[in-house]
Amino acid sequence: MVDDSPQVGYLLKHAQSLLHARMEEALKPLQLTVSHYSCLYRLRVEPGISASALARRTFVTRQSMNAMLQQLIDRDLVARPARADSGRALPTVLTPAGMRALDAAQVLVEGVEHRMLSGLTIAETAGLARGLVACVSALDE
Amino acid sequence: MVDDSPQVGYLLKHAQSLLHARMEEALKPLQLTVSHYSCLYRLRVEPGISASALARRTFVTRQSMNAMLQQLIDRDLVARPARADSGRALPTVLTPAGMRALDAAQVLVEGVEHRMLSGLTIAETAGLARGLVACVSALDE
DNA sequence: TCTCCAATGTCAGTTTCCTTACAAGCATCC
DNA sequence: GGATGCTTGTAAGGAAACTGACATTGGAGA
Repeated sequence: MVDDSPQVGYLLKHAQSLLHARMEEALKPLQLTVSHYSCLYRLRVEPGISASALARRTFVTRQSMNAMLQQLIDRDLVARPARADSGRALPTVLTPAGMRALDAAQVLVEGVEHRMLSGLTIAETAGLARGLVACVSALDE
Repeated sequence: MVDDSPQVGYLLKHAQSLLHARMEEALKPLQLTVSHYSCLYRLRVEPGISASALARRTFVTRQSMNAMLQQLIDRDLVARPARADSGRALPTVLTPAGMRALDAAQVLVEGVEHRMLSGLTIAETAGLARGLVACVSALDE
């Protein structure tokens, strides 16, 4: 009774690995990595978020996120005040150039996602999403 | 119409990230990483496989795989001949100690997978697997 | 009020993985 | 037979991530 469910974990890894690779290829013309895109995307959903919170949403450490933010700041895609008005968190936001870059990136990424889901019906896609949510909830403790 | 399907990619990443973290925690007592486990697991499925092929199955480069194999060889969990009988590929196999370590690891990993799928019915789990297979096929070009 | 605690930003060091590159072996095609 | 191409193994260098540690800041509780 060794081979039971371990396939789902492997499938998860396989799908995620391929998705990441395809996104990386798609974003290459924009000089953006998948991590960069995730960062920009999240900054539009939650403008003014702290780097630490942004790191949690993107599944990296705050150290890695700060290094990545520094790159994006150098490229004028993201802005962050030098000092906080209150507390220690520095609210981070997209610059106009960052919004434009994100818009361009989003088109490419949605193309990849659409391709990934092209073999599934609307109902099956919804079922896949629900299944993944259930996995996340169960593992999130 | 910006927010459409990008959630599935994010969910995929979220689930995979949590699964990886939980597996890492579970395997820590055995002094094994998830990469180590994937390697051992695959070696039991395909004994005598080459390091390059093993790398492809595990979604890393062959350089990374060779580095990891060296660790496992040093710990006597894996064995590989110094020279190939034919061709250049060196057939890699599990040692008895490697099989025992894999057996112990498998119990822990299956516990994590079971937990991940605990909120889903048998039918829903099968549907999730089918959905992931469709994603892999569509992205595999 | 004072103390403790959690969260944030940051620095330093290490690990892991990838990219680039090259040599070796086998198969295929001319 | 000889050239070409594909796969494999290996080495060197760099990029990106993590872990551990510390100071700062605001809030919670005694």
